[in-house]
Amino acid sequence: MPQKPLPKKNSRNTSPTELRNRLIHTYNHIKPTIARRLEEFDTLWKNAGEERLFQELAFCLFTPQSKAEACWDAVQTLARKDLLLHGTPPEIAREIPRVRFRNHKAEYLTAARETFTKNGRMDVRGTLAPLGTPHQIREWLVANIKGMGMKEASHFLRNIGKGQQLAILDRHILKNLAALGVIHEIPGTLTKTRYLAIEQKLLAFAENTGIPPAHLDLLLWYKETGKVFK
DNA sequence: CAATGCAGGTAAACC
DNA sequence: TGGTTTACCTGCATT
Repeated sequence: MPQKPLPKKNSRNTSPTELRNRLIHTYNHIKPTIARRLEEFDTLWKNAGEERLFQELAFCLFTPQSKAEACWDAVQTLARKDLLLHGTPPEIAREIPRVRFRNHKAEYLTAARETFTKNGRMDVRGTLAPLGTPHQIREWLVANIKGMGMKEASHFLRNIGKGQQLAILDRHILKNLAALGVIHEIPGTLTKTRYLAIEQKLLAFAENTGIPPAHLDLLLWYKETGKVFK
């Protein structure tokens, strides 16, 4: 009789409490790495040049349904060829072969570039800073940057050091939140109303585990991929 | 090697 | 009118 393989460690019958304990345990040893990564994000808003900030925006526009590493490589390629700030949509699309929906995304990118250009120069800080709190900036991004929904706007803000109290709700995070009992089920469609409601639950979970929201995101991604990336 | 499933979502059209 | 459905489009792992 062939033996059935033993259930893997994070199978669906592991209790939320047990998963939570394991998560906290993992956090204990990965925390310094996460903290260092988040400090790099914070440094961007304080010190980075405008094109560097815009790179993060481009990255977040590319990410949906695509691999993060491939998207970051794509952004670097565009920057190197000076297409990030000056390329046309077809020129951009040609250079980012591993980015899904690249024709649309190339259009989104050039439109965003226009929106952030003031007096002929890129001005991400000058555009975002007067908008208020990160929550208010996020509202503005969702309303004004085509291609940015709640998830990617939050992701962008986190990556430039302004996402301390924002949740980045993608399918992996939602899956983990469900397994941890933070939410009862993964919503079929993530409307803005639901996004904000789940974000509140994530913030409460962060509060009572002592894992800051921004740490929690990188921690869950580390759990999924074994890496601390973006 | 061909078929299949699924990717760190969002905009636009539709009720 | 806030929620639901569909198009966008392709790399890559699995079978």
